[in-house]
Amino acid sequence: MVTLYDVARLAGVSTATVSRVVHGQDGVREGTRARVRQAIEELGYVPDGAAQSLSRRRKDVIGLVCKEREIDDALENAGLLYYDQVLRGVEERIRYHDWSLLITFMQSDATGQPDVPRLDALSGKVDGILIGEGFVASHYIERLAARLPVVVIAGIPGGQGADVVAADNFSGSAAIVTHLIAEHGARRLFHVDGPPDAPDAIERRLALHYVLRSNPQCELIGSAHGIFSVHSGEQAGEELLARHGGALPDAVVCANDQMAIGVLRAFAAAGVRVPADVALVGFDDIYPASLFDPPLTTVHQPTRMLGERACARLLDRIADPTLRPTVDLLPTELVLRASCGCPHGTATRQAVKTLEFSSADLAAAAPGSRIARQAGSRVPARASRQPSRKPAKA
Amino acid sequence: MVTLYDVARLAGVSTATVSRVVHGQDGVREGTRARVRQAIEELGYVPDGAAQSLSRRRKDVIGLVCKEREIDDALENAGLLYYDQVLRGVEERIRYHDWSLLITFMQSDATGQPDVPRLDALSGKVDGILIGEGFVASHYIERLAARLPVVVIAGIPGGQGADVVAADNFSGSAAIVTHLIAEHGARRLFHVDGPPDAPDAIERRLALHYVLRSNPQCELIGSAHGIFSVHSGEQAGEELLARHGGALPDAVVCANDQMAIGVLRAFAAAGVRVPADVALVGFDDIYPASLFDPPLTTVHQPTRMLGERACARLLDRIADPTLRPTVDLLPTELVLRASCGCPHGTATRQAVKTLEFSSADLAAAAPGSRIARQAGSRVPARASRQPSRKPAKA
DNA sequence: ATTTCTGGTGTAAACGTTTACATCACGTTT
DNA sequence: AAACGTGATGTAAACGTTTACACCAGAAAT
Repeated sequence: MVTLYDVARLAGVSTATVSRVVHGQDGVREGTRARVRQAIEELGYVPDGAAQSLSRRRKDVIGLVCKEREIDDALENAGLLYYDQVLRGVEERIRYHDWSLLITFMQSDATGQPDVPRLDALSGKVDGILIGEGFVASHYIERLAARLPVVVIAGIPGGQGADVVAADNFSGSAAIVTHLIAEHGARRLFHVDGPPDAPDAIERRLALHYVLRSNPQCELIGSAHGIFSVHSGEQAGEELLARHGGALPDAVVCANDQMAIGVLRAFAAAGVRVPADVALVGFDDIYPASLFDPPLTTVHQPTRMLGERACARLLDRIADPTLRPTVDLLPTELVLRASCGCPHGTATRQAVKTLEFSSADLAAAAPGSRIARQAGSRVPARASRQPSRKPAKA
Repeated sequence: MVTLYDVARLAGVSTATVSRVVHGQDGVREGTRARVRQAIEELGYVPDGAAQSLSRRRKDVIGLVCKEREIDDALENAGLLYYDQVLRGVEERIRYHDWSLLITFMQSDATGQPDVPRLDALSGKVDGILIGEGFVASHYIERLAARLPVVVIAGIPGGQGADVVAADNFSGSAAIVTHLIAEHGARRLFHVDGPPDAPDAIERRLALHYVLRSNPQCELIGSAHGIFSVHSGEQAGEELLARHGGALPDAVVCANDQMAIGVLRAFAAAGVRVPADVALVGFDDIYPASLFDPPLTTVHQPTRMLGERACARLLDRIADPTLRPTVDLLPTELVLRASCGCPHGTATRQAVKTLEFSSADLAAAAPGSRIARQAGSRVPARASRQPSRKPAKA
């Protein structure tokens, strides 16, 4: 390994001078600089990152912890694009700052018990951590957050130590349900819900109920819980047909696109036409949503932006550790395709305005729920972009 | 920051003892061990990765350099899944070994001029590098390879310093063309080729010609070059219709799935039916290939395996730097769906056998081509799995 | 009672940078 | 001529680990 000493010896200077040249600092005579450059080139010297980190007390690396999926079905795998997009958002930010990104995939464990040794090891190699929601128990996130800045992506505004950047599921869900009611005259709704305590499912569910509450002329004729998979959506669709086949609902609201696609399959098998017989909407705007027949009306998640914002926030926290953790809700978009009854071939996107509402509203919508308890900490998506100052670089 | 010294002080022992406890080495009395554990827990101590790396002369990190894509069209983005899959393969290997993965995205620059400072910085932070093909000029890869182990994914067996792990494009392409000829009686073919000098396009093109050469009853009635995008495929399809609309070919062979989808669109617009009027095949088996009407017959790339193998090889090279660089060609799979004329709804997969052939064959197929020149270095995919020994862990 | 072993523990020197501070040569000012 | 900048360079002490080696107490062998 070629070290600073080797370069210094060859150029006939001290290591301090070599270091100065490497970092383009001035106060080195032109001739000396040239000699050092020459030596560096000749030896192919590259500074050792570990030694730099140790000396600078800064690693210039952030960690990203993603959830590992096991499912091998192609459609389920479309969900891969989620972290993939987040990743690109993160990387975009990071590159601009000359930092690096350390990636770790973690088993999604139902108990929320993470692989503690691996997380610990990660935390020793980075200056801050970005972590996806839903597979690391929050008390462990707290433990991490006590040691270094942590930003939870798509998380619940839960603990005290970590920042949260999430999509505004509530407003998005409210918007799509409102669209069905206001634009397509839906009155009788069926809900294909997600798992009872999945954070995303909770927010979307609450919004549905919130909108129904404000529209007394409407009625929820039934609901089924799925697990966000196509198959579970298909089952939900069959269940719906068995129970309400005689009098179909006006619209079926699904907690995500995969389940909506499952419902679509069940309907197709039973000869039920979408949207002629019943309207159908999903959530997330996964890539293939636009490819089905009919193309799926859904709510677009700002995945890439999620990554960007989370990363920007993390870098800010690292630069100034005294910053208090915040919650940042990013706006979603309503993507109107044909499955809701909008004209075919005219996909349009509408920005979703963030709903402001009181703790009382939320408590009424879902008394005792986690989100109601946290309504106080809920902050509107900030249009204001906080100037993410470039950390002073050596 | 909590250091080893803090723990040692609190536990009333030396740093050496703490280190021993941290790494579970024996030769520490049970009582002492307990005291140290207690102190670690109390202080929330986590070893500093930078200091460990420096001391051990090993970072336990490998770098992955991916090509950054700019295109925002959803379908083009399906290609994202490519690196995404590779990434998961890599991560799977790495996790097992307790290493970490440092990711970097690089602009795809036509000139192949990489962001040298960023690559250099990366090389100082890792023990080895995995790099995607096609956006870093090979002489620069050589420069990296002189410093540390480098494995090129999907690369050309080019330089002397770096290992190569790639899909066996040649055999895959030969297999799909042979399928069209042998199973569906195709005689008159049209080729929608990729960019003239893209490595993948070259291999696939050579295989097409190789097969035609062995089937004199067949004829290439024309070809068009695209740039691997849907749009360019659409143009190629229109061109085909303009020139050969009166006497359609039996089959259209596309250099990738995106272009095949473009051709499909052009055909649909002109009322040409696939596969009734003409057979159509792609390459890569991108995720949405199965969703089109008709579902696309194509060649599956072992993307995840590519990542796994590349990573395994890199770890081996790191463990034993005296190893000579190798070329590893992974087998592809033929995915028969309906677009080639196979019965609808019965997607089948067939392993593609690696073709063995001589330099003379290749030279004949494409005299003077890069691949012909390198035929000598072409090695068959090894069924033998080299025992990727777990590096001795402290 | 000495010697020899052995297991437990401590000491201190790396590892390759960065950087505050010291030094020095050489002009400028008085 | 002495004192004083000033700009270029060197010195050496961190940074937080790991680990070869030294040391020491007590048990076992003589």
